[in-house]
This record gives sequence, C-alpha cells and structure tokens, in this order.
Amino acid sequence: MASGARGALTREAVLEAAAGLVRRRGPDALTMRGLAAELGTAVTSIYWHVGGREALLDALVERTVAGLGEIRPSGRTPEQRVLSVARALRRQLRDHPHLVALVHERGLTERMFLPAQRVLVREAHAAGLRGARAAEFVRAVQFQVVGHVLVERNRERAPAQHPGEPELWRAGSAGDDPALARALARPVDTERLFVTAVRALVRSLLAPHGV
Amino acid sequence: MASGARGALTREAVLEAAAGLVRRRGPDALTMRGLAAELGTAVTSIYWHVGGREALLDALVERTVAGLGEIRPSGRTPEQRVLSVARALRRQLRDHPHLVALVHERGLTERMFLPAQRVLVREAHAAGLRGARAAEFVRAVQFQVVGHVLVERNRERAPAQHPGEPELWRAGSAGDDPALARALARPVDTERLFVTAVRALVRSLLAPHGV
DNA sequence: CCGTCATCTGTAACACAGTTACAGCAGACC
DNA sequence: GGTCTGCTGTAACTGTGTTACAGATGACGG
Repeated sequence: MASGARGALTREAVLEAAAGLVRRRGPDALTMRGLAAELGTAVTSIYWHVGGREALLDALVERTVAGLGEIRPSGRTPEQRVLSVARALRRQLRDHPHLVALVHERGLTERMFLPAQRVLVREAHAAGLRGARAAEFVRAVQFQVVGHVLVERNRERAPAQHPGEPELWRAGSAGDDPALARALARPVDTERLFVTAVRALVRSLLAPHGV
Repeated sequence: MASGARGALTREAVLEAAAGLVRRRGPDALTMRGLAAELGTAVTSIYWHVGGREALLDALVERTVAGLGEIRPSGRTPEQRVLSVARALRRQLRDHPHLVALVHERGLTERMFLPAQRVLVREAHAAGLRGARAAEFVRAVQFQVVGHVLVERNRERAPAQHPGEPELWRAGSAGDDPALARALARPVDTERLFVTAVRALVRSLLAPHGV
C-alpha cells in the first residue's frame, strides 16, 4: 500500500499545495504541471490522487468553505444581528478572494452561502417572520451579499474603462447637481455602500406593515 | 488596399461571426481557429483585423452593450419608475446571457451598467435625493441589480450541489416551521425575488426619514 | 524466499489553445 | 514595369489538460 521511499504524496498534500498556489498567484496559476513541479512529482500522480482539474477545484472550494469560521450574530435588534451576519460573511469572502473567483468560475455561489443560511433563518424567526416570508427574506439577503461581493471583486480587477464613471460625470451632465457629479466621479466606498444597502434591504423586509 | 477577390473580410464581419458563435455556443466556444474556420479564412487574418482574443472580447462587449435598447422608466411614483428601470435592465441582461459571462470574465460589470446610470440619476433627483445621497442610491441599485443577475446566472449553470438546499432543509432542521423548510427546499423564483428585493431596497432608500 | 498483486510514479505522447515569424498574393501608385 | 502597402496563408512555438503505458515499491500468500 505504501508508496515510494521519500515524500509519500497524499491527497491532502496535493490539495494543500494547490490551495497555496491559488492563494499566492490566483486560480489561473493553478496548472497541473505547475502544481506537479511545486510538489516535485509528475502530473500523473496528481491525477491519481485527486482526479482532473475540475475535481481539484471542487475539492479546493469544499476545503476552503469548510475552513471558514462559524458566523455568530451580534447586536440587539434583529436588524443589527442580520447586518452583522452579512458583514461577517462579506468579510470572510473578502479574506479569501480566490474563493470567490473559484466559486463563481464553477457555478457554486450557493455552496458559498450555505454556512450562513441557518444563522439567517434563526434571525428571521426571531424577527417574527414565518414560512415563505422568512424564506424570501433569507434568499434576498443571500443574493444581495453574494451579488455585492461578486460585483466588488469584479470591479477591483477591472482595467481602465472607456468611458468610465469619472469621464462620464466630469462635465455638468448631472443637470444641476455638482455634488452628485463629484460623488459619482469618485471611486466607490464599497464597505459603506454594502452596509447602507444591506441595512436598507433588511429594514424594509423586516418591517411589519405587510408587503 | 482592397483584399482578395471573394469575401473581402472586414473587422465588422469578424465581430459579427464571433458574436454569433458566442450567442450560439457560449464564450468558451470562441476559439481563434474555430472562428477562422467559420469565416473560411486563416487565424492570422483575424489577428490582423481585430487583434488578439482579449481585444476581440472587448470589442464584443462594447458592441453588445451598444446594441442594448434605451431604458425608459414607466410608472407614477419614483419607486415604481426605479423598479421599472431595474426590471428592464435585468431583462436586457437576461436576454443576452453571453454578455453577462463575457463581462464578468473581463471585469467590466461597470460597463454593463453605465447606460442605465443616467436614467437612475434622473429618477433619484425626481425623488428628491441630492448630492452624495443620490449617488449612493444609484450605486446601491446598480450593485443590487448587477449582483443579482450574476448570482442568478451562476445558479443556472450550477451542477448538482452537495449538500444542496433541498437535502439541507428536507428534515426538520428549521426548528418548528415546516412551511419555511418547504419554501427553502423549493427552487428559487428569481423573478419574484428580484422584484421583492429591489422594491425593498428602493423603498427604504427613498424614505424621507434620514438614515 | 519467491511470486503476485494493488498502489503509486514517471515518460511520452495526443489534441487543442493563443500567438507569431515569415512568405506570398493582389491591387494601388509612380 | 517596379515598388509598396494591405491582407492572407503555412507552419511553427509554447503551454494547457489529459491519458496510454511502462515501471517501481511494498504488502501478502504460498
């Protein structure tokens, strides 16, 4: 059963090296040959241990998601607690930028959110939402958080754009509101925007006055 | 200046063929050799006319965005009008699914939204928002719409997930709310969710009572 | 102690991708 | 005619995922 004398390559070692490679140099840098070189072995060993590239990426996603810490709500009101969950989740995803790219590339955004879903369900209940209404609340928050992070990440690696927002709003194209033009020409404060948007959404959905 | 006797390959013809290829078989199917074969020419001609693959994709995005129709708000209240803009934009993006993939791959989500930004600014103004407040409103709606479409598209091409929402919520893991468990085990009605979320966000941000 | 077998590794290839060096063709212009 | 520019084709280079196949290595049964 045992392998050669020296390294005794394991599936875990392969995943570890792959994770390191992705963390340091991004998902595109994860090539089978490069990974083999990093491990000082041959490509075929990797295929034997973890299967092809697809399986490797899937395993990486699973591994990283499992490694994310538990999310604990904090705050008094349900609104505060949900907001804290959203912020924690965004923080986790931003701390693992490669995960977002990986997950999106593989169509697994749902998987990325599952760990937080239970927590949100509890908070929805605590806020008095039940049944389909609660489910819709959880889904709305989920889509907003994940969507925001996707857009955010996307913008960060965006090249120079033509025409970009600065050029577009430089002149008086905003009618008679120079403050607005200035604000739109400035780069986005994504952290602040995130909090504002989530708070607005949550406040509205938790409001008691029916839809 | 003129070319060979027959086709007279032009940059426009190359872009048209590339757009068709992407529309029919997705961005991955757009290979330089495949495109050349479709056009009955050689790869080098494509390089001469439009540059490499990156430039080709950029041109495609530009072309498609330019081809999107104008967005006209409809409805009486600002809330209704903004919601109509959001729905129209989502509809446009969903009618060009390849565009979403292309744009995300190239980090150009901002470019995707620019045509609608002016309209939203006008509506924000009509609703009484000014300056930084209006800018934040526009950005929040922008992030939500684009983010939602990204998540939506991502889910549609998602493979079977382990564990998925159905398995997760099949049992009584939702405490004592079987209706909620059922709702979460069902597939998401993204159209409805989109409207609910955008309306909630807009309503809250347009409310007069300060932050 | 020898043989067999499952496990693991290495060599070398295949098909396909983007890209480009370079030769050649066709019309324009002098 | 000669030359020059615009455009096209051949064939190659590098790098990708993947796999057929031959070995190596150690455990186990006789």
